[in-house]
Order: sequence, then structure tokens, then C-alpha cells
Amino acid sequence: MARAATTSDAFNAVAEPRRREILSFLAGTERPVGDIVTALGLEQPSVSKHLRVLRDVGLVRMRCQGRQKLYRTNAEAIQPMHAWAATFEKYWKHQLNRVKERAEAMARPGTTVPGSKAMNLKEK
Amino acid sequence: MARAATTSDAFNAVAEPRRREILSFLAGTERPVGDIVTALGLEQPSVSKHLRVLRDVGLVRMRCQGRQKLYRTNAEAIQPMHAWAATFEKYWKHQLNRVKERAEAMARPGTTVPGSKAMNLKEK
DNA sequence: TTGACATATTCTTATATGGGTATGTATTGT
DNA sequence: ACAATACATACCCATATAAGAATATGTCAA
Repeated sequence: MARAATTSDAFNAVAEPRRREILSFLAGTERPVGDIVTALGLEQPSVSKHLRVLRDVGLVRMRCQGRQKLYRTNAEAIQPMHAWAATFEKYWKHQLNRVKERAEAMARPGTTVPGSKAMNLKEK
Repeated sequence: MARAATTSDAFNAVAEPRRREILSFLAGTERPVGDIVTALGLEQPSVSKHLRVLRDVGLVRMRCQGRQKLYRTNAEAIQPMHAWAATFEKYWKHQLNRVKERAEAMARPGTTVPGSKAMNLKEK
């Protein structure tokens, strides 16, 4: 089996750096395709294809205005990714606290730092 | 050019659902490969390969203990994704507020709801 | 050393991708 | 009607998978 389609979900769609750039560029505004082309310096067909993927997973919305199409990001579609990543927030905060505590202990001579030297670090 | 390597960054590594499952399973703990295999019901070589990718991008750490290798997630490597997604937080909150405000206006008869009917909605 | 157990690596293969180029389609201006 | 503009799509191609099977590496135990 090959890799999952880029259109299978937001995670796959956003894996491509250019698509993240497009989303960031469109954040909070609405722009025609041409603006994206000049802003990101990509070929127009390339931008259209990326927009197609983003549209398929609901990360952008499109509206026709005369001969141009206005795109904007649908921020709500990004929320699940944010939520998933937030699941790990407490752990990286733990890690940062450990680093911080150790640094403070280092500055307090005569104190044994847990996890240093030959201590058996089992991480809780 | 083909799709970026899964090992190119956290975004690409995490695009694969199984790898997200592995990270979630390992969140906050440390487990040998065998545990992941039985927990997720995957083939052992498959798990090893996914772990290789996760390790290459720093999403998991490994430690040898006898004949087994203990893996744990390195939550800090997920933080950039969280930060990127957080960039859009204000926008999806805006959207939710708009929905909420409109709902409240509906419950308040005699009030014109912006964006409804023939109003020219330019979304600011 | 031999065997059992725990992981990792190396094939193979079907499939999807992203860039580039060319072309199609709808809309506007003259 | 015709030309120009703004996008979208079609096609080609080099490349990167991910799963499965087979095999290799490494460690412990008798």
C-alpha cells in the first residue's frame, strides 16, 4: 500500500509546506488565486492544485467573483490538529519543568540532582 | 518532484494515522516495541518502521533495556505543530462567535441579522 | 554453542505525489 | 465576435512511500 492520499485528512494536506504557506497567507483574509501566485512565487497551476487539495479536506473555502475565485481559510478545519497536539502539551511542559528545576538545582551547590550521574532514571 | 519524505519533519511524520496512534499510545509512558504491536494490532516490522520514522524526526526517544528497546514520545517535538495550529485559533473563535451571535439574534425577534438575506456579506 | 526471544532491515510492489508544460473554460473588455 | 484575463485540468515523469514476506542482528539463558 502506498502513502495515504493528501486529501484523506487535514494532517496529510498540511504536511506539504507550500500548503501551510497558503493557509497562513490566507489567514483572516480572502484573496484571488493570482495573489497567492505572486505572494508565494509558485506557478499558477501548482497553486491551483494545492488549493484543490485544501478545498477537498475543507481547509479553504472558495467564492466566485467575476472571473476570479476568492479563497479564504476555514480555520475550524485546523482545530482538530490543534486539539490533537494539545493532548501532549502537559508532557512537554513537564519536560521543560524538569530542565528548569535541574538548572535551578545546579545553581544551588551541594544539592544532588535527580537523574544525574548513576541514578536510575525511570521517569516516574 | 514527489511528496516530501516522511522523515523531513514532524508534519510529514505525523500525517500517517498509525504513527499518530503510536505517539498517543506512548504518551507519558515508556513501552517496548512488543507492547505497541499488541496494542495497535500491527505487524512487528511495520511498527519498527514507523518507529524509525518517528525517531528520525525526534518524535520518539529510545532506550535499550536488555533485549528490548523502550520507546517514549518526545513531546517537545510536537510543540511546533501545536504552535502553528494555534496561529489560526483566533479565526476559528471568530467564526464560532459569529455563529453564536447570529443564534442569539435569531432568538431576539425584530432584529436584522447581518449577513442574512440580501446583505452584501464581505466578511470584513 | 545452541536456541529462543525482541527488533531491525532489506527486498518487492502498487500507488500517489508535485513540478512543469500545455490546454481547456468561463468571464470581461473592445 | 474576438482578444485578453483568471483559473482549472490533463498529462508526463522522477520519486517516495507503506504493507508484506523474508531475513538479519542482538541479547539472554541453559
